Amino acid sequence: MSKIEISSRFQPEAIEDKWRKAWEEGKYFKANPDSGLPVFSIVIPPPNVTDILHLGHALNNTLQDVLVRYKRMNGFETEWLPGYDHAGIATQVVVEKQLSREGTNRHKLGREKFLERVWEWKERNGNNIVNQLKMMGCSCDWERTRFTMDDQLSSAVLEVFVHLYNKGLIYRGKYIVNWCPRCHTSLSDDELERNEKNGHLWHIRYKIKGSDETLVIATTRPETMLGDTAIAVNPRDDRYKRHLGKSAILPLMDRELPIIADDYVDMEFGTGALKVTPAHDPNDFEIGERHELERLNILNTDGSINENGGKFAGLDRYDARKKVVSELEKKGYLEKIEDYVVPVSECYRCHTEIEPYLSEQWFVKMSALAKPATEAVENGTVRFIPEHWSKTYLHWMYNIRDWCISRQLWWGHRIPVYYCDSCGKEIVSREPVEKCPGCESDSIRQDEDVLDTWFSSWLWPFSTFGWPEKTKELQAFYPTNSLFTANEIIFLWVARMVMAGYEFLGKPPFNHVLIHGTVRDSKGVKMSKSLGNGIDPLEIINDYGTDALRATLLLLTPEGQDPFISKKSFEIGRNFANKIWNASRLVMMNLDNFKLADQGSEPTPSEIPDKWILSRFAQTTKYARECFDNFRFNTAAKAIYDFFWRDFCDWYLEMVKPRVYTDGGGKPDDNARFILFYILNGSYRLLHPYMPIVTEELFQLLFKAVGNKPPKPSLTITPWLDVPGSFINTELEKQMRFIQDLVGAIRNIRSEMNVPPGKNADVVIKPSDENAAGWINGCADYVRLLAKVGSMDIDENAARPMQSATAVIKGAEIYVPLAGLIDIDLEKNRLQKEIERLTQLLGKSDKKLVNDDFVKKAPEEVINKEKEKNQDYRERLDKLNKNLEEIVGW
RNA sequence: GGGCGAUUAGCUCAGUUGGUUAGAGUGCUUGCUUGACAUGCAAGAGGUCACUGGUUCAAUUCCAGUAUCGCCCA
Repeated sequence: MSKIEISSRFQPEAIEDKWRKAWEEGKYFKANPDSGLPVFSIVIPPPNVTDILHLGHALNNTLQDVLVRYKRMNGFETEWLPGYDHAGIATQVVVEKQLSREGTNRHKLGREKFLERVWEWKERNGNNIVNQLKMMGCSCDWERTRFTMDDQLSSAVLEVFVHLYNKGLIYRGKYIVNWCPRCHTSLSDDELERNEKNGHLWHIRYKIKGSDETLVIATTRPETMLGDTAIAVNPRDDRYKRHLGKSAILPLMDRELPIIADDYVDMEFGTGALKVTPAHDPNDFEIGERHELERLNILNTDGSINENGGKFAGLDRYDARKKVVSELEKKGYLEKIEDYVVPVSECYRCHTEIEPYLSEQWFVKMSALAKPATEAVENGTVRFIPEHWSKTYLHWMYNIRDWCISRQLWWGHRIPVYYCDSCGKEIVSREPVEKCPGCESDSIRQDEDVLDTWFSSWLWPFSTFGWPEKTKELQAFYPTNSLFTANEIIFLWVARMVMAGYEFLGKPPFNHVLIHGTVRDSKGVKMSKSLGNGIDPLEIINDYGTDALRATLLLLTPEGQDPFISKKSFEIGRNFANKIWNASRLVMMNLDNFKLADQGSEPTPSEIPDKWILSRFAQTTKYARECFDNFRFNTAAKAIYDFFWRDFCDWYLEMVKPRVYTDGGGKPDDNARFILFYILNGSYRLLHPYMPIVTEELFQLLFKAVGNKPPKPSLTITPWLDVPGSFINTELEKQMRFIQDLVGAIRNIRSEMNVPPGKNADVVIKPSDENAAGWINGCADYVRLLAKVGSMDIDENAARPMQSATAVIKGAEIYVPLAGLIDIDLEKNRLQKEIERLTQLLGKSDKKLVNDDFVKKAPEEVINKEKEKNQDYRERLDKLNKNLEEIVGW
């Protein structure tokens, strides 16, 4: 209706905040468990409360948002539950660092005061990551944001612990854990950073008891010999068979060590003899279990040698190594020292080398829990996408080990086990215990440790909806539909959630697990904070816009592969957003006095380009739906991108321009204008899951331009268009492809023959049959327009004008007369090149058709197609050769 | 050592059940301020689909092996 001012560049910063706010205020993302609509629900993989948004989050959450928005726009009651976890170690370390700057530490503060500080920190920073997700345009149900330490989620954790304990699935035992001597806590395997370091292999001589023989053992950690309790060799190793059953004497300590046989020992490594230190190496621990060896702990919790280390007691582990080595050398026990690259594991927070350390820990027995979760994947109840990740999952499940759930931290869910100091009773309780139920004593103390953070996140798909209460949210939204995550946490998180789902609700927590790639930099290196090769999504949002960030990630992330991304990559998305903006601008600038008769109606195409673009549009919409329903977001993104840019902008808009320009005084074609409106209106909806902000803005502007109210206040809740399948016309699409080839051929001649861009070219077209002639005639005006043609002669019997450049395409010959302008050598080259290309194709085709087996065995359809191709190549070659011969006459 | 992937244009990647003139984006070359967009338009150059075998009338596509790279687990 009214003319709209619209800038010639898309400026995301001008509109992004407006829409983020409008969506939140409109509560469009709040799901109603009572609506009765079909439900689509997912839970966010909770980021750490200490996290700041990185590209991995950006990819993960964009993927979720794309599906969630698609579902929301297609009639589902859509719940996407956001939240974050308490990240035990990470958070504790952050606060400890703060304390250390203040010249204090948590021990001085005490547990209670320390936890107050952590909560303070959480109150100040807990919303950071959530706000960043909002920046990205995520359409989460913000009012249901959850935190693993919320009261309700904590009660779920207690419930689960008590349930498993009473079922006999939780036990306490000695175990080798990864111990950080600086943080004074155990670390799970995923909390380690594995590296390699230049070190040595020390060859140490052990005397055999009651003999003059010695046995040489190679080790990378000589100081641990203080805790040796055996020597092991491979039972098949002939070199050592005669020593089996004897004892060796531990140098420096003069302890007797049994010489035992164990399959674990690698005959190739070192000398083939292994010193066994059950208390300080996980493999040795297992050997110790098998042979009932003593576990001799030689370390204090700070990494120094304890009283079991004899005269080395009190030394730091590294000093002890030096001292041990020098003593060995002095006393002649050291055979040799080799250079050797040793694997080291560091604490991911403080980069202190971890120590395998024997301690009392709490465990969950996994085998029973694993059973239904294994079957769920085996029988397809839970499906991985791509499918091959189920192998990784199952491999782990088949070899599952018990889960060490205790952490020597203060921040987290404290283990609900109480000990009575009077009678020694162990009490497990949901409520705090003050009096021993056994002896009535009040000298009760709670276990000092807290639970692994994963012990709360494995409950995430249901604890967030109110479990163990039977809430209506739980009823409506559990099980969730899909889970989106990266492959690194298939064991740590995905598998455990499936187990918890079966154990506590009898149902798997989701049906589909979409595993997406890991974002890498342009060299293929995983992005990480410590390497500093990360890209800050907020910086991208700032420089290129939210839609550019999202669209680029989705266009560049192949399904199931890792995307390689540099900052420059985001130009793809920015340019696309600008293209959408400008195509819209062109249309809206030409909608003066256009009235929308009826919002719900479809256009009735009359002209060929109209029918064509609607056919393309219908195909694209249909294909996009198929892709979305099969998690093929990258494919869908590319299909929509191609439709919008190539079909709509490059071809349709160019063809339709003269019909809608009003400046020349002519009356605009309202049929064309309705089609433009219709395609934009539908395209915004197709694109909205990927680029929510720019499409929302344009959607609103478009309806304003025609003086109407949009069907819904926001595009976020506007359904996709059902483009009628009747628009699909493959025959017409073929016809248009022919016209596009024709235009391309003329443009090619113009360009190669240096016809000035502003000048119209005269063209003679010789269609090869009536059919082709009809098509060309039907589109003559468009060919003229697109290829900048002056006079155009379409004649099945046309003779080639003198001195014309030529092109031969399937269905037509094209002559562009260039008397006096033509460069004969150039033209010869052009023709020869094309002749060469077609000759090659024809050769290949001939070979096939001559082959008896092919003709006998290939399906008829394939043979016919080949024959047709062969015929076409042959005809075109004839024409090209004739044209080449004629040039000689000029 | 075990497992899982990858190898297609200079770069980043598509290529759905074997038959396409092997595509896109980006970079490069050339020409264009054409009344939406130079974040653009048009044209062009550029590939023995890692290598070796096998299955097949037909292999970038299926199978095996080799090489290189990556990830996970030990």
